[in-house]
Amino acid sequence: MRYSIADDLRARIITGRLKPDERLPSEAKLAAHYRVSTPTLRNALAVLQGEGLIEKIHGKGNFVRRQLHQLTYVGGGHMAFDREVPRASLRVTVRMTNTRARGSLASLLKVPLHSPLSELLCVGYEGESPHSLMRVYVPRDLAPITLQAEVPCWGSVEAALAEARPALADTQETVAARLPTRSEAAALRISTALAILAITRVSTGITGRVAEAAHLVLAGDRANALFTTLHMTRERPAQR
Amino acid sequence: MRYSIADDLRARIITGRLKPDERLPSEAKLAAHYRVSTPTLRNALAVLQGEGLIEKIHGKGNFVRRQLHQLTYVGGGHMAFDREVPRASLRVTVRMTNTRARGSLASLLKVPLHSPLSELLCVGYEGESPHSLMRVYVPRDLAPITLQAEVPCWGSVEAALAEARPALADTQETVAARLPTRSEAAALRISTALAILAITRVSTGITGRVAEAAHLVLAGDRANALFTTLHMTRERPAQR
DNA sequence: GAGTGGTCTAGACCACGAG
DNA sequence: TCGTGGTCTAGACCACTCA
Repeated sequence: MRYSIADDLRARIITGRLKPDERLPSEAKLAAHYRVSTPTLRNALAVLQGEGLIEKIHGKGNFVRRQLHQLTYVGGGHMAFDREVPRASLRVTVRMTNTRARGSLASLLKVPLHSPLSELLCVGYEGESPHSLMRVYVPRDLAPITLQAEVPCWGSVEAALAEARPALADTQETVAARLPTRSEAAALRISTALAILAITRVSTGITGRVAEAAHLVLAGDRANALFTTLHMTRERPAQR
Repeated sequence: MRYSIADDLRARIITGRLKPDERLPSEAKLAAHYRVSTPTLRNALAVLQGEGLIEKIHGKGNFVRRQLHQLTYVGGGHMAFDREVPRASLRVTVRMTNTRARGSLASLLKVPLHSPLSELLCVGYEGESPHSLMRVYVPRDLAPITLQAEVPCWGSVEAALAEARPALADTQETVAARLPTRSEAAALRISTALAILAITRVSTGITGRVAEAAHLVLAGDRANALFTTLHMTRERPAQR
């Protein structure tokens, strides 16, 4: 039952009979329309919410989610949009704090516990909707970074980081799929039932010292990651 | 309420008071114990199911999921286990069929629609539990592959493919996080609420022709993917 | 205060698994 | 057949939004 109702509503959304940002009828009315109880109808909406098709706003209603542009994270540390997106609608907020290496962070960065770090908390936006979270950690002695509180795009953040730190030799990225924590879901304004792409990135400088570690969180319905591996057929360097 | 019950049960599982493969008390008994209704208790169990901590088996009960070994997919096309896993417990079933390029597959492989392909459907197991699905597509004229129905590990599949096809120049991998389809969840024996890592891999041969495309699906709670990017500081080749 | 979604209750009925 | 989980009902009560 729940799935057939979800199927019907999904078809209405995909064919455009329900338009982006449009409010669905109230749950009580939808339940009456489909002749089911409210919990059953809510289960159907939960399916669509998990697919990222609708957004529930407490006290206001259920809304068709505007289909946003796909975001592609490119291995090595770049953020890109698939299609042409108005540059003006893109922005990134950056907040820098000083902190100290705790637990897993210390081992990622290969620094002693409690050594001083700079933490950059970055949130990427397209228009008003956040699409990505990034927390960057840099040993404080390596890079005296200063960044404005808001920059036009990810390129600015990447450039500022690249200038401040030593040249990089390689970057290792671990990619995982999971459900968001409650705070991640709130920050990205997505449902807790929507999968996210979690990327842990560790970059090593040419000196062999870890220059930077970063945690990225991307909403699964609008982001993917792209990695390119070159196969050296002639002389194979120690790639791992 | 649902979350506090989930927290309590989670603590019991993590601390080992509930052991792997152990059956939980019936939902009715748990509901009575926590003094909540059965739907509320079931919501709590759904939280744990989404975390991959329990497995529900209709007609039998709820079981603590055995914590299985972490699987790491290494960019470029290798499957690896983090820790030492008994080789004997690993196996891969392979089924080959002949098919034709349809829709997106044709554009991935850059072949005309309906051109003949070989399809390999591979399922990786650790013991009795499946951990990964892979569908590999190869233009039929490029690689007359023959594989047994069951091989000991992923290395055998990789080796057989590597022998049959021309040498590779590069591999592009697109990684996405999403919820599994019903059939993927059934094949991996995971909950439909557990995120999966979906990887689309396209390998180009040294001739410039696409040699292989593959779709991989890995359970989010036990798999991640690792990619390494080398930064060429001296002379930067056209890496993309 | 009216209308919306968020959560929970108590219980019915069905489907599956094992003896 | 019995005990299990799977799904749905009808309705209560609370929290949030907005006029």
